[in-house]
Amino acid sequence: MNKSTLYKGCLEPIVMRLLKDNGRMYGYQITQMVKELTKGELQITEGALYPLLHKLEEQGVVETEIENIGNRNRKYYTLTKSGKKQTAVAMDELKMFMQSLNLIVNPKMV
Amino acid sequence: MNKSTLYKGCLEPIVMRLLKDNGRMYGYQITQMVKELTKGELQITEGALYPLLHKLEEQGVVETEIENIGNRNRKYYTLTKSGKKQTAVAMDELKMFMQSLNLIVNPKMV
DNA sequence: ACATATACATAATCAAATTAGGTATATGTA
DNA sequence: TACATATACCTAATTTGATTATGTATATGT
Repeated sequence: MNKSTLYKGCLEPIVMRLLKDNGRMYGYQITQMVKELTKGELQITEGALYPLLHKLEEQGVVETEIENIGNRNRKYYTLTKSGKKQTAVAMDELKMFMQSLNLIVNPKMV
Repeated sequence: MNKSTLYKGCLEPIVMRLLKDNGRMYGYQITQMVKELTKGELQITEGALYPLLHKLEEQGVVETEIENIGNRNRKYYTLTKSGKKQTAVAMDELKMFMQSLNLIVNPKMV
């Protein structure tokens, strides 16, 4: 079993959380920030991230603007108003999940 | 997004953890204990659990014995020696993953 | 008598990843 | 100059790990 299989289903709330904290981010930046924050422990693959971002855009969770920086394009993602509300819900769910995991893995501590 | 999609990939270490703590368990008991421990938050489905247990048996992580209790069969699962080692590794990985999630969701607390 | 709980199982389907490939520019270095 | 690495986007095929639905059968509570 490799490390990365664990986060299946968590990538979406992770991305939403980062967008909430940082306001405006582009894809590559998200991959780097996750790597940094987790000291290299979590590495999100581009094959997972980009399709997810596109889905979130389709669903109206995020909106995008493309910016040209040094002759290269960056696609910036921002949470929409509705996306912010959905993020709050997703965060509650993620935290509940993390608490549940804790109850199982560390049954002594309450 | 529903709650349960979050634990994709975590079910295996969860089951291994429970077997480590409780020594000998049968499938139905595992579903009930997860429900109890998490106050109903995490409910593992039988469609996920039984195939997983069969896979773990095939891989030599667990071994089984069937017991007849009140005219009904229970299939008890126990970690093998090798399974215990693998569980220790899986626990380390799960804990790292949980810490990583925490670093993202609660970036202020270290 | 009927619903609910216990106890196992599998098949079809869906969702969310991985893996592997592609394009293109910028930068550091041998 | 050539080459590796970093930046920055993307998609297609495949795999994995769930859900949903269904089936079998016994026990227990109302």
